[in-house]
Amino acid sequence: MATPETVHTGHGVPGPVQPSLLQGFPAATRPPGPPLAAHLPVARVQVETSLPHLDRPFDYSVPAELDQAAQAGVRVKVRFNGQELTGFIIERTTESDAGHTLVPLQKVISPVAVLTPAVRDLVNAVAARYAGTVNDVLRVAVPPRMARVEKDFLAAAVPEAAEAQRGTPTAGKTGQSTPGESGVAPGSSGEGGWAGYRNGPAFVRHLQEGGSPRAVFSPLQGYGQAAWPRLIAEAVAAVRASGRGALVVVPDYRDLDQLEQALLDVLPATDIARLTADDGPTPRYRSFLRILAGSARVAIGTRSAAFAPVQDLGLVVCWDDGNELHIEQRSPYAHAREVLLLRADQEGTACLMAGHARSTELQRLVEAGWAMPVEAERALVRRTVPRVLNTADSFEQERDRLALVARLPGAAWRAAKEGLERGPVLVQVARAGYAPSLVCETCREPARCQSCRGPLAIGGASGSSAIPQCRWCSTPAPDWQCVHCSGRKLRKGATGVLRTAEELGRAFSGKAVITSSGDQVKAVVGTANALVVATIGAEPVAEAGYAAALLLDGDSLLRRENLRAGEDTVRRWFNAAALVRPASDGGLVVITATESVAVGALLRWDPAGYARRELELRMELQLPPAVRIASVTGPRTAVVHFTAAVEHQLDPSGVHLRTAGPAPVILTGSAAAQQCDDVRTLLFFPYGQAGAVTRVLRSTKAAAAAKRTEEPVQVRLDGVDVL
DNA sequence: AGCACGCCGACT
DNA sequence: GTCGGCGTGCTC
Repeated sequence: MATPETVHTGHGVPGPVQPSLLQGFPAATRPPGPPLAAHLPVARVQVETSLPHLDRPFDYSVPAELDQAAQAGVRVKVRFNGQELTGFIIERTTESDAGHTLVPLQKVISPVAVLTPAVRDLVNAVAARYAGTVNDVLRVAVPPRMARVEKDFLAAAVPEAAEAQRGTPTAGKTGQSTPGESGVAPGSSGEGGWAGYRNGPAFVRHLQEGGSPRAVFSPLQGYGQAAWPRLIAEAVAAVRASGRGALVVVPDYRDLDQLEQALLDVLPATDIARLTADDGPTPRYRSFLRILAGSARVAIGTRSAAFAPVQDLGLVVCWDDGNELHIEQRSPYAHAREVLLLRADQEGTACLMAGHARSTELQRLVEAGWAMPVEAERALVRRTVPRVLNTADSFEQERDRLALVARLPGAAWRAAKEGLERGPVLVQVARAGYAPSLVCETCREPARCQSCRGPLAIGGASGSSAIPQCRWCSTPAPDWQCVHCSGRKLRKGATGVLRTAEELGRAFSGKAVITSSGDQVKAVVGTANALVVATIGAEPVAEAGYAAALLLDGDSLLRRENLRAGEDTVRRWFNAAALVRPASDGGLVVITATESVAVGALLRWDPAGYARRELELRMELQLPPAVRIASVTGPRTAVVHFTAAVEHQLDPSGVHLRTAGPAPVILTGSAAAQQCDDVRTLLFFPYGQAGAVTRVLRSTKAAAAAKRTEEPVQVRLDGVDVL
């Protein structure tokens, strides 16, 4: 129990201690310090600290003069163990269980209640799901305050200012416009693009009538009037027509721009708010306030927008959930899809998970009966998608993409040549850059650096006569010798997009070549008959669709050492193929990968079938997403102790973990150059036991952080990229 | 993390 | 007899 003196130091008020306490009066009868709020004198505050064992609310007393401003959800400054820290008021209560006199709130940073009850619950659920801290999730969920923006916003909302001062930004329904006002043409526009999709029109109608249906949706097209942004916009308009708000999360800003354009056709601009870190902190906070106040009711953005405080949320949408950009790069690495699923569950909203391909996670939702599949009828597929050809043959066995590019397989060559007469032709390639990696000329194994095992390459700028260098540690390798066959001659391996473009430009002389990759990504290309060479994921949208597409490097994508290699490759193929015109319009996709299940899925345009089969395989192997996993990474002894502690705590509850490891961590990319002795243990557990497991993981992490006897370990849930 | 309290060696 | 080493433990 704290002494009266320590409680007093918390005030930050210099001067003598109140005599009543020195005389030993019970603290409860005469609390020291300023007079307190008469009603709900206790504020539960989530203090912003990065320490896992302090990741819970702490109680503070509410001075009378802060009573009005100190509403639930506002940012405050508090004294915490001698330091002044910021935090959020979680709620106001009448009593505290702290067991001693409370320190008063220091000040209210802003009267705007930026953390709404719904978002607070969501943040708690996400933290629990990922065994992370509430504070880590809060940092992602609530954008940093921009004082200037806030001032302008409160000034602009003069009629509502009084209410904002009381912590309720608006009366709640200000932004709720009738369908007529919002520009939604009910009925007619509602089902336009969705016709031809099984369950599609019903889904949209259900939204319009105020229902909360849940769908896994596989739209066919990535360009034009029937493209996915239109269909999502129609769903959003439908839910707006029911008076509710909507939230759409997309992987990157190019998707966001397309979506925004489509939404502007069905809703007034004032109803839409863009929430993305790319736009900068100021516009981001302005959009956030518009959503918070309810003056905009449709939030669109990248992953962190999943936490947007949309008023009366009726629909959450996630586009292309397989894209790894949906994974937050800060602890606890939450996936936007999972955040939205938790949210749909907690707020009882409708849910639309859409993508040209289907992830195994979404397949699981379909098979569990949680969501309804919305897929194109075969007739619509036939008249919408391009023809797909596979040219897997002896060319691939040469193991050299250069050979493929310089002497394209007959079918691919003809497709490109003929397509270029009718429009742009997309060439999808694997890697960016103009630094061709090197392989041994005799055995074709990649040439590796003798000091760090990194890949050797010839620097792009210095020309072909340059000495090969390691791409990770820059060690020159003038006397390279192959460790596999002792060969001494190098040759160029898989090449970058610029080189491919150059080769193709030569092959199709006279045609323009456009490249899109890395930091030179193009969002759209026109209708000109040009070759468009793009790295995977950087494919521009062609205004009137591509006449043809060549999907190269398929085999190297499929061969990646990753559980998701197949699923991810298929997703990228479908995303590219969806940009191509219908077969009836001459649209043709040529894929140069050896025959496999993945290629078959594209040939038959059957993303659902592929997901079904892939999930079945994961179930047999008991791998995610058939089960859930946690990875524990760090120094060997710390990992071993941590895992043992977790198993020990779970034992009484009858939860049995399947574990794998500890195994050394294999780092990729530039990080691999540095020394790393970390190991990783994987824990596998069924969904039904996930609550117990994450609870124990969290408490074990907190206990370890409090004790500080061991080096810290990183705990990560469902980080499927580690497999 | 900080910053307290707490129990054993070199100093006035 | 006091100052201070940093070993546990708590933070409303």
